[in-house]
Amino acid sequence: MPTELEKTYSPQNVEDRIYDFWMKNNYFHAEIDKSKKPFTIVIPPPNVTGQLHMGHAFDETLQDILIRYKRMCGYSALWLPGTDHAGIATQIKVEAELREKQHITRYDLGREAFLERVWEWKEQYGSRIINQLKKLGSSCDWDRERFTMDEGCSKAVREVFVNLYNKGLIYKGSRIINYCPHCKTALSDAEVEYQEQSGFFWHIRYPIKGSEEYVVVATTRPETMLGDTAVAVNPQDKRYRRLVGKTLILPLVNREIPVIEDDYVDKDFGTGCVKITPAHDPNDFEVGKRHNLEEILVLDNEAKINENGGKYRGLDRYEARKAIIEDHEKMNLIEKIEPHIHNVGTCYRCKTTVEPVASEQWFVSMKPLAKPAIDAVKNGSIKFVPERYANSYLHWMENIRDWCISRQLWWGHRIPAYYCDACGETLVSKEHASVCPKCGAPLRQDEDVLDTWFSSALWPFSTLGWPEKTEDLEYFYPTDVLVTGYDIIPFWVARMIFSGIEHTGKKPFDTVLIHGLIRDAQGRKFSKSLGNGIDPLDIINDYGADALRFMLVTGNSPGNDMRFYIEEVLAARNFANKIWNAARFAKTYLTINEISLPEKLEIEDKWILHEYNKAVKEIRENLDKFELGVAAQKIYDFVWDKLCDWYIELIKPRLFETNKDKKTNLSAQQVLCYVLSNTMVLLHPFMPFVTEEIWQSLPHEGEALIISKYPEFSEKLIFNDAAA
RNA sequence: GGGAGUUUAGCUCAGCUGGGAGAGCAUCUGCCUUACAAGCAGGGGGUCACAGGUUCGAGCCCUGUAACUCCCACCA
Repeated sequence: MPTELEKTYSPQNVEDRIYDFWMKNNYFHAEIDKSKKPFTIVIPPPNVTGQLHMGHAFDETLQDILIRYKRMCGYSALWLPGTDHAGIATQIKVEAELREKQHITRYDLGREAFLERVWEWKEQYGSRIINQLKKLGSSCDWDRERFTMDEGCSKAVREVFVNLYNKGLIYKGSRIINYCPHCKTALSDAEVEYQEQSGFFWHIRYPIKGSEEYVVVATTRPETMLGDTAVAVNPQDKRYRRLVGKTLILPLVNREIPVIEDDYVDKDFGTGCVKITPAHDPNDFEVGKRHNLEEILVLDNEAKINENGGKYRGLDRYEARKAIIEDHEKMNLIEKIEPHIHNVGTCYRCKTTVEPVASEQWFVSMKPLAKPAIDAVKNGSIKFVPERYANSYLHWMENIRDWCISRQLWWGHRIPAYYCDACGETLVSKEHASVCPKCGAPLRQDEDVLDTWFSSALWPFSTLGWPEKTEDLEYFYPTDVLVTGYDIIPFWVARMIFSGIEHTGKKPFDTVLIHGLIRDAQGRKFSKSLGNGIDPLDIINDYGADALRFMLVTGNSPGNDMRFYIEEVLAARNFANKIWNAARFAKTYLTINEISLPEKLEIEDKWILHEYNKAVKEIRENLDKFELGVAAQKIYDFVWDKLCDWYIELIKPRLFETNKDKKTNLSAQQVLCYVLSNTMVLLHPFMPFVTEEIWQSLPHEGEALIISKYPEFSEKLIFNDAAA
């Protein structure tokens, strides 16, 4: 500890040393202590191969403030850290590296060798994000760090899968799923983002068999007509009643398809005649089921036309679209072409337009699981902060459809289903199985892996040891607060809630604290393609973690987006320096070496103590209701305005008088030291580094600020003006 | 087609069981005063989107309007 404080605060000289000090003394570790109440936060696990971005920095800062606050309030506060294997994201990265460095695909390596490569990658980069979290000052219990694919979490995944399967809540079936041709896998509905795109509405003539007549259907995706197996009209539509039951000749492939009637058709939209492609459209799929229509798949796994597409085979879906239109034009089968704006689903990872495709996949049956998860929020057992996000949660849950959980990837939890090709048996098992229990033939495990979010959904309890009945689980679960952005309520929050209730019988957390997004100075999202990213680590290097943290949490209210302004970082940096200099000033005049209050207080002493107590009250109240931004503002005002601009200025004459009246000099020292030291405690959750450094350099009781007691609001220290 | 959010000082944002209109940055004036120029003292700047309503009193509650943003939704 330097005895002389520098004139300006240099976080570079302090932060790593202080963090090491905390680590060495194990202050982040949460013990099971029955005499204390537990307070638990599980971290939203960042992608194991990812890098810290501003969104993480914000999310982690909020959690660290809460956990430090609660730790200082005497809770056994556990902040459980970990990382996510991030199925698609990670696999894509490794595949990209293979392509660039060795010009090979994962298929060239084979499954086993490829997975080895991903594990190597994970070992290489997995610690990066963890170290970056530490730079921020995150007081996670690193002894408990977890990974979604570690042994325990994987065991929990298999347990859940098998349990749900046995309850009939996981099933395998053929449905229309969203298929990403770039990632080459199925996606869940939540993983599809809709974008408005301008396209065309092609009106195409389908000739009626044995007639010169034709019907006109309108479509936005002409390439799918290769898979048409009917044309449907509305039963109420008088225009087309005479056509029902007639046979059409599907141009291009000369397939004979019937005209059917179905209520699904809106007679006022398009031409009132709808081409039915059961294998490539969710509605058509349902119509097909009702009318026993054949499902003809026309795209392969790269979204190229397959063998069912006749002469178009091998063409990319858009090339095929173009060719098909041209061919129809040649045959004079285009009635008209209208510009059309429609919503197109895209992959949330790679933004490729997804293709609806009929496919055999695994699903979680959502309706029975959603019910209790809806109730838990409706009856207030789980609270959203701010409350309005409960609405989006409820809306999503109430309209939920079955969750497609299988992914055609290699990196992830392999589906614990085994097939016997000899007798057709399907076995779903927690343990690896190699022999068919029925016929003894060798078993073949399902090739697919589970959606990444399947394991994330179990995170609050799998990380505490579930399905074992561990002491950790008993003590720390349910967790208290979950802190995350509004953008992953459907992906993650909703799934944790129903999973927690279903598998542990308890809600996974009491409160969901939702925050907004950090945007750039123009209000745009940070994104790689815009190149507008700001690396939080650069900010930390230049201005200190405390400044970054304070900036992120100031002037922000729960659930709202905020813009990142470097000017605000500077303001926060200046604030750290302000406190630093207040301490530096105090040290210059301090002759005492312990903390105590004098018996006789001057009026300004009473005033500052009163203000301090007011600040404690207000800050605690705001922290308790998750208004961290307001709490930060309150402490800023107290420190800068009340303590520095007024109190310190007021007591200068007393401090400077060394001879005449030692008593007022001494009492000023005592009060200043008392207030300053206690202010560090108040401020510590927000700016942990600078406060710890200052606290230790002043007279103090105890070994470290991080574990000192957060001040309670105390009546006896109220000094009102009348009394003074 | 539904739902939500936002609209307060030049900029970014706080504020709200209804009674003082605020902060940071920017700007202007004067200060290198022995903690801090990353600072100090002081100043200017706002019909709190618009129109109605409730109230003794409204940025805050109610009704409507407008603009921007986001989420959800299978209309081919």
